[in-house]
Amino acid sequence: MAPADTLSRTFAALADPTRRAMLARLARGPASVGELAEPFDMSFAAVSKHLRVLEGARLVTRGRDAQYRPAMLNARPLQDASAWLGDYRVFWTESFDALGVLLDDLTEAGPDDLRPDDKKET
Amino acid sequence: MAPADTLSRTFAALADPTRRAMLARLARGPASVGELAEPFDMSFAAVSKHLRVLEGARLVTRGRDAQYRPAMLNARPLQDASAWLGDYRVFWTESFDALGVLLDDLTEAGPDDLRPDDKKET
DNA sequence: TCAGTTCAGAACCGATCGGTTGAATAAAGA
DNA sequence: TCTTTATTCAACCGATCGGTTCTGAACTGA
Repeated sequence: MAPADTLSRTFAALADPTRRAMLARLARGPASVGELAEPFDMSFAAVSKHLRVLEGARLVTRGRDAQYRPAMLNARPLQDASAWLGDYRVFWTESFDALGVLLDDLTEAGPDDLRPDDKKET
Repeated sequence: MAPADTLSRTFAALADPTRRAMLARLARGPASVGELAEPFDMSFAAVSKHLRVLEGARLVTRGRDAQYRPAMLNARPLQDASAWLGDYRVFWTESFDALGVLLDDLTEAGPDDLRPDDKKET
């Protein structure tokens, strides 16, 4: 029912401010559902659902401590996401402006020029 | 209708393999919708919609060249996303294993121990 | 002017999402 | 055993998502 690839699930899990806040909380140490729910005007069940999304993305692992089911951060998927983004790092450093010039050229050129190969190195 | 914060929109836009593939294509230079659609078994309209999502996340900007509306990568939001992930970098380096030990402790401790402070430095 | 190409807009569809409520489960403690 | 606490499950809701098809607009070129 959720055949999405790992990276998609990671990004999808991060695409919600509530879940990001929960991760931020977990960065300070494990927490129970109640603790995680505390800052939010939201039912426990809703928090539990968010937690299950994070779990599905392997971003948190759960334990068991009496009635509590403490959640703990697992940053591995964040590393993978960061690595993916890293491939684009070059675009917000040197070549960024060069690429802008590229589009300017393009908007008054023909479609044959749509792929002008990388002239990044200048 | 889409009051989501910037980071959420960025991650949401990245949470789809089709859109990530489109960004990868755009990393090699601007492209028309037709060019972007070519690798996918999908209607132009669908690709156009994906493009609009990327546009909404400020990940691509559009130009105009005759009938063509070339799309071009804008990596700025990727930089912001990368910066957000960067805050967690520490969790997949030194302290990662220490944190694992932490949870082991926790699963047989009381909820009062749920926040055991960082013992990252071995 | 007319036809062809490229693209976007609108309406629609089933599936998923983020939330609710209310009942069920699991463990602790009296 | 019975109650309390912590959490999940199940059903439901409206909104959004990813895709379709059909229609129309923008632009080129004969």
